[in-house]
Amino acid sequence: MLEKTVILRSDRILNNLLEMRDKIMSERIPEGVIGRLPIYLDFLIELKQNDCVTISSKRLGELTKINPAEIRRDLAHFGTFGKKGVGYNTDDLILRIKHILGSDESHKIAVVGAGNLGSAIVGYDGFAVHGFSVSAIFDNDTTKIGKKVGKHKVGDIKSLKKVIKEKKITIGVIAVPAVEAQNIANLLVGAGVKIVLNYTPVTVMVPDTVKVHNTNPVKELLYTLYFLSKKSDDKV
Amino acid sequence: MLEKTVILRSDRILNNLLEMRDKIMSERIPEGVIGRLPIYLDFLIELKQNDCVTISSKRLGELTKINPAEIRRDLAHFGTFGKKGVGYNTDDLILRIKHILGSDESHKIAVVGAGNLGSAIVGYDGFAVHGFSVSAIFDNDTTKIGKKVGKHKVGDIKSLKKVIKEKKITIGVIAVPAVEAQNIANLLVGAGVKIVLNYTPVTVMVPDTVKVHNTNPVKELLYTLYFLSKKSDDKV
DNA sequence: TAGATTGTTAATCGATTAACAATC
DNA sequence: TAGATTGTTAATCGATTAACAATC
Repeated sequence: MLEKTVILRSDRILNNLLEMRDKIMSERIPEGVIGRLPIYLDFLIELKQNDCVTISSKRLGELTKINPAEIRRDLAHFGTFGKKGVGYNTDDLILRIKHILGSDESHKIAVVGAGNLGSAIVGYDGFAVHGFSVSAIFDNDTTKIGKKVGKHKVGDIKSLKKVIKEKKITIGVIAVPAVEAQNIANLLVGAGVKIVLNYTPVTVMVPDTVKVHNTNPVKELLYTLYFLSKKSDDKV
Repeated sequence: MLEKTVILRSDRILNNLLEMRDKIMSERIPEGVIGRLPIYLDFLIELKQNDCVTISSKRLGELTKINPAEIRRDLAHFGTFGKKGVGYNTDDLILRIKHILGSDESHKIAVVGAGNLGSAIVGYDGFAVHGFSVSAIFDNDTTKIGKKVGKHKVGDIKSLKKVIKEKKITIGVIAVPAVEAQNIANLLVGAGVKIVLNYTPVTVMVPDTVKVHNTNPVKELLYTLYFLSKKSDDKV
């Protein structure tokens, strides 16, 4: 009788654990959630700088213009981070979100193209807060190779693979003329980067093992344009 | 009896018309639709360059990786553009989408900041296809004012308002150091631009009458980062 | 006519929000 | 204890997709 109870109880516990694991493993986090985490993070970092120790979903909702219930639900996907009646610890929540996104580790960036765009990216000061750092810059123009851009000397593109492997660089940025974009993408993928950020107006293709982000100011501009014309229509 | 019939009939027609107008006026187009139109447009322009006269939703779906039914539904929000059994006329569809987005008219851009970033934007050749053209560039640095960037001389920022009004420029691009971003945004809004594209890492605020797009490579990078770590988790 | 493909309806799927018990 | 705020359930809302009659 005792034995049976024990078995049943351990069974139940095991079942619970399995169910929980299944839930976490199987649960597809909506993409929207992942898109909002960086938004929360940005405001949380600002709040921390203003010595704000705890933050409620209500207040964060006012700042981000996102529904408080949505914020709580978003966070609850990843665990229970808050205290009922109190809110979230700013510091803790920053660490949690960074961990979820993977930006608690540092990530090295290689920039390809030492022209205006490449130089601008090297000088961009928004990367550091989130653990990204530009660690190398390359060009194929012999008049540029060896010159300094920021604190890095421009390397010969022929050394790209070697340097990326040595420095364990995981992110490659394409800042070359559009016609070269796909070639550079292939080069970066061959060198082993995991993320490609393409700033040229052409779409580049990479294997499934690599994530590519084709930035495109024009698509955003077209999107914005629509709502602008809509706005004047509404007044009719 | 005749009279009554006539009245009833005209009533029905009127009712139909009113209903139709209400439907069009009240129908909120989902934001996702507007986001996809520029994607369709990009591929359509490429197809046109390859002398493709008609395109089916099936084929466009393969190219864009978007469900064909979704494409048809998206387009149907704005009218009936296709021919059953045939597909869409490439040329016609391009014009339709451009008209919906408002990119069938040309739009002038002013770039503020003649540093690396500003110069890169002036040199960006992805704008022209969609009717955008950089029409002025400004800086407050006397060593830069008067020098040429692309085909435009760098203007004194003091002349910004005058030039923007004269040239009827509707889009302002912020490419200055982050600390100046909000000031420049205010300046641009004061000069009457309708869209502000902010390339600094700080978020700028504008009145509701103006659309602002705070570009942020870091948010995109964080987003991509998440799916990268997910990917390796999946293999477990 | 037979085949293809649209525009649209109905069914499904997923994401957002309101509401509230739990609890700090 | 009273007030506040979480985590979560249930209800709502909206978007995607499958299916098909209409028709080129």
